Amino acid sequence: MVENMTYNVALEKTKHAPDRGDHETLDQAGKLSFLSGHSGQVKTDYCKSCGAHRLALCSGLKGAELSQFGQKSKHKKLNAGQMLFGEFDEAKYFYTVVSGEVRLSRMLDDGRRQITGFKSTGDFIGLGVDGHYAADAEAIDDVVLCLFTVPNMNTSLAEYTEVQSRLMEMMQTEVIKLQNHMLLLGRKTPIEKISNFLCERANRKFLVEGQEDETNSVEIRLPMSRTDIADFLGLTIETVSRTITKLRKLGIIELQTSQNVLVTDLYELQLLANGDA
Amino acid sequence: MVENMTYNVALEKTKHAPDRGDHETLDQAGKLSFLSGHSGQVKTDYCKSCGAHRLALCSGLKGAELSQFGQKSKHKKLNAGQMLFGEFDEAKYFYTVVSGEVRLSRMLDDGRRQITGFKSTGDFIGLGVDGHYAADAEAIDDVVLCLFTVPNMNTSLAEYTEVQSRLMEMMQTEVIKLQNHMLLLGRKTPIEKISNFLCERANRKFLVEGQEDETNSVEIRLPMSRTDIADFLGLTIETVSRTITKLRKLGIIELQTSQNVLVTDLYELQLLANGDA
DNA sequence: GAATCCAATTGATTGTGATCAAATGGCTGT
DNA sequence: ACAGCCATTTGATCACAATCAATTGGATTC
Repeated sequence: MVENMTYNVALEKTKHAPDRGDHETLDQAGKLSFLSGHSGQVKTDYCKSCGAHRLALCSGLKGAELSQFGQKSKHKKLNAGQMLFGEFDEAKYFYTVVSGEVRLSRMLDDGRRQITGFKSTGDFIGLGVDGHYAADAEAIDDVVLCLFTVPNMNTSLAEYTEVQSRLMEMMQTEVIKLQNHMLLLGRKTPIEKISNFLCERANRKFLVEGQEDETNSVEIRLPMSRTDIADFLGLTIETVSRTITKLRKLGIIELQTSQNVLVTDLYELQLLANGDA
Repeated sequence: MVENMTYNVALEKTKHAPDRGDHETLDQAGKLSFLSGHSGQVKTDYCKSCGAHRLALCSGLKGAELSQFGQKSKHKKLNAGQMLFGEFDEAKYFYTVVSGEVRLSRMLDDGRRQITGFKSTGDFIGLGVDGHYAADAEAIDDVVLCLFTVPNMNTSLAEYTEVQSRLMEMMQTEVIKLQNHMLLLGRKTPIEKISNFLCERANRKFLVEGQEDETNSVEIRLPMSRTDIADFLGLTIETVSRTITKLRKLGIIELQTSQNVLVTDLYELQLLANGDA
């Protein structure tokens, strides 16, 4: 699916070159003990027990078709902070997040940064133009990825229409999520931005873990730094911190640690997020 | 391609209901004099002379295949200011812009608005979730659209792999354009935003009309209002106006009319756009 | 050509979030 | 337990874009 495109990619970026995780071996699918429990010549159906399957590209496949599709996949582990790829790198692989969280970001030459998304379980990573990625991708915490080479992905897309339409659907959802975030960046106040961010984290948790009805309180984990949150919301760390404090003093959230937020009034938080308050 | 999705669409929006252009007839393809020159039972190959073809969804098709593909399309005309569809409207059609320009926007309940894109010749319109559009779409100037029903689009996508892969490619480009714009909204200064906007308009013009080499000056048309520009860039009209004045006083642009800008130093404008200056 | 209307521009002031700076808190390792 | 380190929070000040307000300009109508 990553095909020939014409789009102006401006300039090569050199900058600091952090740990790119290139030393990480691309373990053959089925050989990772934490996924399959055993190894061998015959590929195990690790896809069947994959925690990301329900949310991922492959969600439309099951049984024999799923394991056949999975044959061409490999896995990769990243430690917190490791870089998966950089903007302008050759787009060789197409990834799906199995566990952990990855941040995608674009930078200006003077260091200003915009995080364009946090990718977690089930999300895909690897869009680009002209055979090159269009953003930096870095692990926020320890991450496990399922990956295909781009050529393999392309043939699989042609072969499995369910995967193709699921990718289409996911890209469509992605576009709308980005438009949503543009509204946030361009027009929302800091308190609306932070509230919106926390609500999204809550919704994501409900999507993954299931939501109890009538819940007005949720526990949210924020594995990323305040700097990451600031660069995602178009704020400074100080404003992020102050705004979180404000929400705390309003009795809407409680901070257990700086990484663990307990939302005590989700309803009110949603009102704030949408600027209705 | 617009299939079943799960995505939280918040609330119904009522608001002001402007002219939705519903009285406009959906002329059968080939019957519009401005496109085909004559009408009749036999469909004319208006696709072959379509100005959008090179840039559009159908760019991969030619000859008999193209005209067969075009059979299921219809055309629609909108006058400046008319609404094509509203957020949350049922997503019945998938559009391609033939001529003119459409703005896509999302609104907050208190009237704050973010324009998520200006769509012109060749661009597609009509993404949504759960069978509903996710943005308002309004004509900026007089617009001609080529449209398919969503079911027809889906069958055509399955039938014509070139169209399918082209749509994929276009959606991919769209995602990256949106990410780019997020960087602008979150991290760029007013002068960078305006410069960036003007550069994009220039690039678009080059893409459509072809670029003479070594050109350092371009004439750009801005059919949208200052309010639209402000809502696209996350600024106020006053700041848009002042910033344009600043660029004028820097000798980088000249205003022929408020809608017609002559860029006299495209190179410098590009530097400003990227924050390199 | 004058009057009307609306968009765009320019001017004056304010307020909010950025910036600069210091303090606190939570880890790590010894 | 303490030092050292870094992330986060809190504090003080500032600057820039938003706001409020007035003027200009261009198009349309009579």
